[in-house]
Amino acid sequence: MKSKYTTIIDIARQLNISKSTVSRALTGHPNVKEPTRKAVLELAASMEYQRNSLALGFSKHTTNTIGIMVPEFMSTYFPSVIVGVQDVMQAAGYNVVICQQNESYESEVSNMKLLLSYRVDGIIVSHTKETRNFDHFTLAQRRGVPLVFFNRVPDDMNVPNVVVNDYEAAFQAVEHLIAIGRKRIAHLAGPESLVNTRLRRQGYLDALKKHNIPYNPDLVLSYDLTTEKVKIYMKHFLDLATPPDALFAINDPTAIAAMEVVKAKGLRIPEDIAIVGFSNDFSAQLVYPGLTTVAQPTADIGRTAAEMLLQELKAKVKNDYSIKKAPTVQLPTKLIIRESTMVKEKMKKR
Amino acid sequence: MKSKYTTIIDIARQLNISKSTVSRALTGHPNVKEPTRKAVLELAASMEYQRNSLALGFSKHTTNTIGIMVPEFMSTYFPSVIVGVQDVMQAAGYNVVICQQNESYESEVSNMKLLLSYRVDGIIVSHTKETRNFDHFTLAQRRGVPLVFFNRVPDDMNVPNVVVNDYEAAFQAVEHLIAIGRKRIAHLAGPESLVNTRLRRQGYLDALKKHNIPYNPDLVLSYDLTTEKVKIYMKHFLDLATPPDALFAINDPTAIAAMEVVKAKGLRIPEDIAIVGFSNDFSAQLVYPGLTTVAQPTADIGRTAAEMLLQELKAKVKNDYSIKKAPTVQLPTKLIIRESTMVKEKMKKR
DNA sequence: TTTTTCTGTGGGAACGGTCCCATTTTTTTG
DNA sequence: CAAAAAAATGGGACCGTTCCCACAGAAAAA
Repeated sequence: MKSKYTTIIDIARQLNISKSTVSRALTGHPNVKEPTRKAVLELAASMEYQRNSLALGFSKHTTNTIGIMVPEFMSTYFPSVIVGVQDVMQAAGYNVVICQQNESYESEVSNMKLLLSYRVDGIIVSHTKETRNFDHFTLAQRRGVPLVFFNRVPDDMNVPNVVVNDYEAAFQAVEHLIAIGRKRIAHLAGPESLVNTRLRRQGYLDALKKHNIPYNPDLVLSYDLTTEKVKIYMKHFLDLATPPDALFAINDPTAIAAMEVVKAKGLRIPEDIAIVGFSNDFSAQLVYPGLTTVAQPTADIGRTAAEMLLQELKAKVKNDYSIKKAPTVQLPTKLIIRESTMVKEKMKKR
Repeated sequence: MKSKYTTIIDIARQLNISKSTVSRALTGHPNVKEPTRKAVLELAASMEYQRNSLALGFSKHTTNTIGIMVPEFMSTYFPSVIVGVQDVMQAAGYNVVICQQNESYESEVSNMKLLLSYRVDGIIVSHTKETRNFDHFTLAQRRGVPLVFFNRVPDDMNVPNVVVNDYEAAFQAVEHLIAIGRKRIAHLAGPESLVNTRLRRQGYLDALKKHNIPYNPDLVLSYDLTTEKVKIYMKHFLDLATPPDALFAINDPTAIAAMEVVKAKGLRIPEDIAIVGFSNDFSAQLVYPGLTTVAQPTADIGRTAAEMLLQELKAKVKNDYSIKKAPTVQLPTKLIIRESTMVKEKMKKR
């Protein structure tokens, strides 16, 4: 079965020249006479020649393609990081293959193997909430495929990464709740496996400590980021003898799901309970009331990760394997205050 | 520079057998003696052998990979279609490569070439709002790469596609507005290039006609799906001598952006103006008031498209090129009524 | 036993490019 | 104008895998 794709050999035969010359003409090698080059390019265009990237990557051991692995893409966070990555990578002449894990560790492992089997030149990763074993990542490193992590970063791997200061951002968010007079601040934390969870919780704890608010373990729950659990835990919080007057949620979907529970119970936001989320998803400004949250520079995160990966790729070509501390870039966050934490006076002004 | 990847030749050398046998053992060919197979598999595992998909695809002319091209993925619509596609394709042993066009025609063309250069076996597509030229799609067909379209379908290509009944859904949505007593129903339509735009507008027109509401051209505007334009057009509508008392928007982001304008002007939804969107994006239930919209079975759309593509791939293998009308599958929609169109009495009941 | 049919294995072409190393042709130089 | 240098081209190895063909040895059928 003859393939329907034109090859350089087809072109060479038609012009009665060698495939080497055709190859040179097509890749822009200087040593080709102008008329020859012109003839090749014209024939290639008319035959709709399309280079075979498989053959190319196979032969050159480099594919000009990078992978990006994200745990999910139903919130706007990861898609917009991806857009940032594509931005930089495409400008640098790389293709970007997107993999989505549905928060499943298994998918993560198989997607990683997939990317490696396609010999991508590098990978940008944010791991799933289930990931506790990082062997598939070290495998990539052993294969000489540079990795750059963002957002969800393994804490025992020396690997370049771009993050925000989760600790500081959480600290500020909680201080904001304290500033509007809240004393019983609950925290819905994420799974222990994520660094973010631990850093944000520490920020929460330290903010309380700074303002002499005793830490109440009953008001902190770690959960698995599923909407059903938010409902259960939130009901639990609200049914306490002395329920919380504020909630700091690990992320916006959590905060929004929590808001539903609060509203269903007939309580008012922020009067009865003020709520703060994290990441400034697109929906944060849509919910009613508007959700106060920590904005992350998503597109910048993607762009920065891409630039770091380009650095790594360049270093690799130069065989620069100096073993030094992998770089960590921290990008700034910004607390966006909306109605979900607006004290009375301010609300009236609107 | 020796590659760091293990090859079947490395394995063959170590075991002192031929690479053919190694290949057979690894692919599960029956004609391999049990001890040989075991030895190969064990050594492969210990050397962390990973098949080179480039070499494989290159040699076999089939990559077991399909592409999916979506115009954007900041709304929840396309991501959730993608999840449906991955679901089916992965179960069938295919890999899925995701491409995102940022609504740019140029990206669409270059992504198409990219996918073809990687020799994907098939492609699932929803084209961008800018796409008016479909040569890059027919190119794929000429190359023998089957296409399946969904949602945004070119109307002059005989190609399998999965859609919803946009006409009918729009008709129902507008009838609903009429049922709650609205007479001056505006319509923010999408770009002319999309079939959806035309079908939904026709549904709108016919619903008006059926209920003897004269068509007022001043109340219908086509636009390019950018938020800024929604603002301009919506302001224009509201500033009319007799402004509309209802809006049927081409999609949810449009409806939501329109709501902002209405609220900013101090008008009430639905009392002053009732609003209906399309697609039931995740945000439709979050906005205040909740947005009435036409729900599309997104995951099913993805699954169905994937199944159709699998059909095509099977047909291709069997060389079944019977030229018949390409199948169109229409999936059901459902009008979801929320507060943005709830008449007074019903609202009080809550 | 002899012939035929399996079974298991090895050898090598093929896939479509790149790239190094001739070799030929053209240009420059002494 | 011959020799040297540069430019343009051709030849063929190579990349990792599959798969067809050949063939040896074993098992089954005659």
